[in-house]
Amino acid sequence: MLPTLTADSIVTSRPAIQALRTTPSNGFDQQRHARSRLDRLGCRKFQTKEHVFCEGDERTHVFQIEEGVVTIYRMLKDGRRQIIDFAFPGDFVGLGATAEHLFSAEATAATTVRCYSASDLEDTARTDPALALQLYRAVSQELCAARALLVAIGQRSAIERVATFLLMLHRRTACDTKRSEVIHLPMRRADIGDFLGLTIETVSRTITKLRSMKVIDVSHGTDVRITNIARLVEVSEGRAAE
Amino acid sequence: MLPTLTADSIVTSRPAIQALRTTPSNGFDQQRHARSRLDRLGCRKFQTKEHVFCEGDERTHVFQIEEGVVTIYRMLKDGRRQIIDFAFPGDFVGLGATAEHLFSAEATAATTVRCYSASDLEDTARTDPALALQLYRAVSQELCAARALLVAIGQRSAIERVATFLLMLHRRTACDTKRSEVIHLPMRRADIGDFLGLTIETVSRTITKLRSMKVIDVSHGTDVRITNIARLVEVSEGRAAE
DNA sequence: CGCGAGTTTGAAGTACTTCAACTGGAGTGG
DNA sequence: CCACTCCAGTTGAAGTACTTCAAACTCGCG
Repeated sequence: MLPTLTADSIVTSRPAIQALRTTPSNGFDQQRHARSRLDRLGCRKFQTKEHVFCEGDERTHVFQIEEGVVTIYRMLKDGRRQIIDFAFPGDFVGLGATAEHLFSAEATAATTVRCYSASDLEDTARTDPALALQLYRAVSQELCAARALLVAIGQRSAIERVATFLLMLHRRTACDTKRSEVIHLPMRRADIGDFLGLTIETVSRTITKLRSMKVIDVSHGTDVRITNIARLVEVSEGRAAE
Repeated sequence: MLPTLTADSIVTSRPAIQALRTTPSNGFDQQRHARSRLDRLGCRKFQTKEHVFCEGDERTHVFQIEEGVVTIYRMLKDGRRQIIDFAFPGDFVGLGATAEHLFSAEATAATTVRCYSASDLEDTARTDPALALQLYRAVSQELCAARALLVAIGQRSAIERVATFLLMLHRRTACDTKRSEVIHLPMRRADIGDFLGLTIETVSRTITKLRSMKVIDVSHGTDVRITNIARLVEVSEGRAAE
C-alpha cells in the first residue's frame, strides 16, 4: 500500500486552480462580460532564464502556466536568492493584492503562459463572486504551499528537506503521468538549493546519500526513480534509521 | 530620516484586513443577507496557551483578533514546532479553502477573538463579490507575510533574522502606539525561536549581541527599545560591519 | 577534440545546536 | 520575612550539520 502524503508535503495539490483551468476559455465572457478582454490576451512563450516579470514591476498581468516551469523568487542585495515556489502547468503566477510584483518570476525551461490582464481580472471579480472565490482559493493554495515549505526549511534537516522535495514533485507530476515512481527534475541543483535553503553541494551530497541508501535511482542527474517510497516518506519525516 | 521598510520585512502591513475591520459590524447583513448569522457569533476569550483551534479540526469558524496575540504553528511528530505567523489585533485566523485546519492556533497572551461561521462566510461570499475580494486580499497578505518569512529563514543568518523580526514587530505596533522606538515582545524566546527557525539559546545570544552592538536596549527581557534603527536595518540586510 | 556549464566529491572552516550550569524574578508557603 | 520552587532567560563549552573553498568529473556541443 502506498503511503499517502498529508499536509506535510511541501506543495499541495491545487484543486482550485484546476477548477479554473477546466473552465472553458469563454466561460467568463458568456457569464456576464461579453466584452471582457480576459481571454483575448492569448499566450506568451519564454525561453529558459527569461523573466516573466521582476520584483518591483507593475502588476499589469496575471499568468497561468500552460507548459514548462517557472520559478518564483526573491533576490537579496548581496546575491542570495530564495525560491519561493515552482509553478507548474495549471498554476497561477502573479496573483496578489499589491500594485507591484513582490517577487520575480523566471522560466527554468521553455515555457508557455496564458496571459490575463490584472485589471480586467480584478474588474470582473468585482462583480463576479465565483471568480473572486476562485482567486481566493488559488491564493489559499499558494499560502498553504508557502507555509509547508516554511516548516520544511525552518525545522527539517537537509536530507529531510530533499526527501520532502522529491515527494512534492512526485505528487504533483504523478497526476500528469501514470508512471508515478519516475520523476523528472526540470530545474538545476542551484534552484533546488535556493528553494530548500541549502547550497548546491549539500543538495548534491544529499541526493548521493539517498542513492546510497537505495531509496532513489538517478539517471542523467535529472531523472529520479523512487525505489522505496515508504522509506523516502520515513526519511522526510525524520524517522529513518540512517 | 527614518529608513523605510520594504517588502523585505517579514510581516507586511495588512490594509485589506483593516478595511474589513473598519466595516461596520452590520455591513454584510444590510447589504444582502439580513438573516445572516455572520455577526451574531460574538466574541470568545482565550487564556494564555489555550488553543483557538488545532491542526485537523474541522474548519467551522474563522476568527479575527480583537485583543492579544495568537501563534499559528505546525507541530511535527517528534516535537519540533514551526510557528508560521503571529496574528495581532485586526488579523484573521483560520481562513483557507480546506475543510480542516492545516495548522494550530494558540493564544500566547490573554486574547479576545471575534468569531465568524466559516460556512456563513463562504455562503455570503458566494453572492457578495466585495466580501469574496476582501477574503482574497486578506489571504494575499498572509501569503506575502509567509513568503517574506521564507526568505528570512532560508537565506538569512541568525542575527539578520532577529533584526528582521524586531523590525517587523516595530512596524506592526508602530501603527498602534506613537512611541515607535519601543516595542513589546508578547511572546517567549521559545516562540521567537520556533518562528525564526532558531533555538532559544541562539535567539538569546543574538539579542545579547544586538545589545552589545548598541542597536537595542532591553528591559525585563520583553521590552525592546531600538536605539539605532538605521543600524538595525543594516544588520537585517546583512550589511553590518559587525 | 577541447571547451564550458553543471555536477560531484573532498577537506577545512564555521555558524548554529546541544548539553549543562547558572541567574533572576514571581508565586507559595512556612 | 525569608526559604522554596518554578519557569524563563542567559551564558559557557563541546559537538555537528552545513557551508566554503577547491579540484575533479561528466556530458553536450562547436
